[in-house]
Amino acid sequence: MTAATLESSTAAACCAPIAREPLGEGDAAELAALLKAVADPVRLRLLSMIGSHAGGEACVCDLTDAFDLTAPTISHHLKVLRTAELISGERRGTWVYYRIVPETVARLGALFAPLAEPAHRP
Amino acid sequence: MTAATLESSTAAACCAPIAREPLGEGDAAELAALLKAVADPVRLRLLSMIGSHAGGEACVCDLTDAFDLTAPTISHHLKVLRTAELISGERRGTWVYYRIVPETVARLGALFAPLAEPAHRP
DNA sequence: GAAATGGTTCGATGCTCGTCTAAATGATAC
DNA sequence: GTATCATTTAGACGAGCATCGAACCATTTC
Repeated sequence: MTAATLESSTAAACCAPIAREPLGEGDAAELAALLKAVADPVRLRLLSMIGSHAGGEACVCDLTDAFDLTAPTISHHLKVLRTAELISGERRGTWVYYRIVPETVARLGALFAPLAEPAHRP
Repeated sequence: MTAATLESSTAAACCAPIAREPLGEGDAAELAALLKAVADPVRLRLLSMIGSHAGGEACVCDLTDAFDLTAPTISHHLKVLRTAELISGERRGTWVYYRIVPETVARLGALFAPLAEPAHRP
């Protein structure tokens, strides 16, 4: 699935729009898990750093230096993001490089977009 | 500013505001607090119920009945959403009605939105 | 007023999560 | 093969959070 596919689906089928109809129990749990992965200052900054880094990928060594946290802690946060499929990591030689998964990030954006529209309901 | 904007995004394919530049420590903490308010299955369903309810507002009595939770718990979750300014409550007579605050929700949508509006960029 | 109904606040409890130190794994250089 | 740097895993501790029962405000009705 590409970013374009997701974009075209914001108004229609794919991802459950939060304002069209009440969220089911299962969908809510799944989305909450995804949101929980982003609902942390460190992980938010990590995501932003990786996404804004030149070339679209960032080395763990760069990320670790930017925080006042130990390497295991950063690794833990990266694992949470990876488990949520928000980022993907690849080892090339000594260092591991992380990259953003645009589809998952776009899914978050599409979640609240319908709600933001003023007067989407009569 | 619709499909053309997306087409213009290049190989990085990440045009979400969060990927424009690294998030500051203060902004990250503030956004994480906002996200944490939504990163819960119950609150997500509450938000969806309120947002999809006819007239744009929902009574607490309706919300409480939809869950297998006690009234204090629902009230707690509503308070979290209210503190985050995601919803606003108003008492009319016997019942309390909650309504969505579109500005705050829009902020969430804009964060990860694949179609970043030019006006929102700093 | 007094009673009844709708909502919120107050403590308490059990669980989850972020962080650390210590140890293990992976990869390169000598 | 051994030394060394980079990253992850394992285990443990403390803080925060979701949930509950009970007590507490607000509004209507008698």
